[in-house]
Amino acid sequence: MPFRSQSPSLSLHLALAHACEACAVRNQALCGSLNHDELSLLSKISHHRRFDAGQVILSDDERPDYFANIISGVVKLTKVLSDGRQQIVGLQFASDFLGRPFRSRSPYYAEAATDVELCCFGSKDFEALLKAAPDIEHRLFENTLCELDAAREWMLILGQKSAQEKVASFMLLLANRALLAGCPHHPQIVDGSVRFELPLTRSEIGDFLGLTIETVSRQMTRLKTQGYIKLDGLRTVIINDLDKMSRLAEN
Amino acid sequence: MPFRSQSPSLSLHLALAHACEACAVRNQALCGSLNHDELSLLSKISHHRRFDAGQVILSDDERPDYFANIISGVVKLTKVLSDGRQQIVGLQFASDFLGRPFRSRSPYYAEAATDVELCCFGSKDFEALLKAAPDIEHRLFENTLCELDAAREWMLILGQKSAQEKVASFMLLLANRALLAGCPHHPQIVDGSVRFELPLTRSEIGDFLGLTIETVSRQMTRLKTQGYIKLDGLRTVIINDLDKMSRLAEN
DNA sequence: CGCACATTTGATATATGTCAATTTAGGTGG
DNA sequence: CCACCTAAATTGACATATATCAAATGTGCG
Repeated sequence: MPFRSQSPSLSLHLALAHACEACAVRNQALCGSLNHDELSLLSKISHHRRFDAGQVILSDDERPDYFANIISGVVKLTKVLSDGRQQIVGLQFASDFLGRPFRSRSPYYAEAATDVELCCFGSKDFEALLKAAPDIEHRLFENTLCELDAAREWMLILGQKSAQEKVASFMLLLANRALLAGCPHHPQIVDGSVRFELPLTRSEIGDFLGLTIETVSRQMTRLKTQGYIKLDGLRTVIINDLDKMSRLAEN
Repeated sequence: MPFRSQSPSLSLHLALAHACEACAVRNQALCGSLNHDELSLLSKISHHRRFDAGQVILSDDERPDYFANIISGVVKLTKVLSDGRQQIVGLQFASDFLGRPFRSRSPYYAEAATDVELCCFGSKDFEALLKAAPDIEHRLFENTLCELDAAREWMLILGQKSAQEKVASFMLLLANRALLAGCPHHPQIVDGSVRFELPLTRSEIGDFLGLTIETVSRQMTRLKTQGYIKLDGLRTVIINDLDKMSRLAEN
């Protein structure tokens, strides 16, 4: 059982009646549709938690006792076969929702890919909240529909694309995330080039794309050689030309 | 633009105030949570449609003007790449819901895999219904969560499993469907063996599994040779031992 | 019964996996 | 601040599962 440190700001958080109102991800997250009173309620039932990279947040064999919004960091959802093969079936970023409502066991693992900060709600409180604020359930529903679209998009990538196209598609996924997350007033596209961090190791990228670590590595050097990307250290990627990259990925 | 024949029972259907109450798939479908009055409302806004195998039901480039429940038949959801590669991202059966709420364009094609009968609702009527009957939205939400689970399960299969495991997994998927659809009072498992129809051609199975038609065919003869299945004609499969098959598929 | 199409089977090519050895990155302690 | 140390990533040689191309067979419909 991993140790789960409380956020240092927890007491402050509870002291402020409406701390949720100041939350960094509020306008994108579930609670974005709530009014002042509802936020007050939410502040009371939520608390922050931190997880270090690599820690398991939800296990597929235990009944989860909380739901959460991601405040910062990246969470990977994984499924494993009995012989150890594993597939990343979703990547969740800041403001995304975590947990499987209406089911006693999670159908997958959730694991911190980077250091992660969560805003957690106890299962019971959260279910009560869903009833009290139908807006939230609706928002969660729209959310889920988008995740379903994303999962199906990924099925296309897993089933039909070549290794190079897969890696290119993955880079574009992260580039889009970085652009969405970035402040719109500070353009991050300069001459069609974007810079971002890889939240996953090569091995994890392989687990996401249905490839081995070696194939991922080879495709990355190929993308570099062919002038599609530049690397700055192991984790920082610059896509030189988004359009060219998109064409390569068959998007 | 394919011709869409109206169900011959349409006029009868509308004449009966509560035809939905007698619907064959009602207790499993969306409308299962509705009361007498709500069903009456539903009967008024729904109508049946038939599609022959191969016809496109929803296109990813046009705004869909209706949602539907499947009364009978199998519908495949597909995504295509510009060069023609295509991936089946979902299979929908009797009682399943069809359509993508809250989005003006469908992110995929829906195509009749077999002859199909639908119970359709105009978009506007349906959206109004969602507001009038929150139960329906909730039910649709639970539905969507299950589809998301299924999509992620399929990502595991696409990304990690061998060709043989993929084909075996597909057979098990259909076997489970057949068992669920069948009357529980007439056991369809005899000595652990199940019989069912393939709703897809070999080529479509390939599009589902991320394999070529030849590989699908070879794996099927291999399953036959190894005693996992028997074939009766091209479309009827008998799984000899469900447990053994499950172990092969790594389920 | 014969035709058209789907499926199977065969021979070969190739992308990706596997196994093994190096290299590199980046954190740690002196 | 530098040198070491470990884990991660890269590179290389080779193996193999699946794709590709081509031909033969089978199925079910008219």
